[in-house]
Amino acid sequence: MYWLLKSEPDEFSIQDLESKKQAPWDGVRNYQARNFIEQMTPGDRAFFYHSSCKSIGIAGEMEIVSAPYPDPLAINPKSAYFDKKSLNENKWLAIEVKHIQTYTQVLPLSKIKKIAETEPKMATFDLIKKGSRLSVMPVSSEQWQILSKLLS
DNA sequence: GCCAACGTTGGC
DNA sequence: GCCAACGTTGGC
Repeated sequence: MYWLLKSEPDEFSIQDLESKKQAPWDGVRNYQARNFIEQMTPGDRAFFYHSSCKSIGIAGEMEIVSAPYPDPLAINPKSAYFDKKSLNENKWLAIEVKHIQTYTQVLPLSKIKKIAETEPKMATFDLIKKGSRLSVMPVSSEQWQILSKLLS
């Protein structure tokens, strides 16, 4: 399957992932996003999306390299992502991701929205739906292909 | 920094 | 179970 994962580059960027090669994708604290993580399997591909920054858009590509596992940050009192309600039963999930590619240029959100105006297969993309704040979302294979073509 | 849209919480 | 209040996300 294909996915899109959002991160604020100030916190964690595609460049950070590139230098680390591999890293956990953790700290997701939204049920809908969690439920998507639950469906991930090793070998899945994902776009790395930069949000809340100067250059908003798809910045690179990565691969899911682990099965979902309980997010250790949720039960770590020192973590900013600590959730004391998870101490009894950790309900949050993380996965391990591997860097595949950093695009030479970020594919801007504005361009993705433009494409959606003429490409009906893009209309269902959660990313461009008004008010969508989902940080983990599926990408259909058609959508993946359309977007990949615009990247290098 | 603003604010619209959404999710969560908690009183009733 | 409703819904107001609050907190958060994220584009602009």
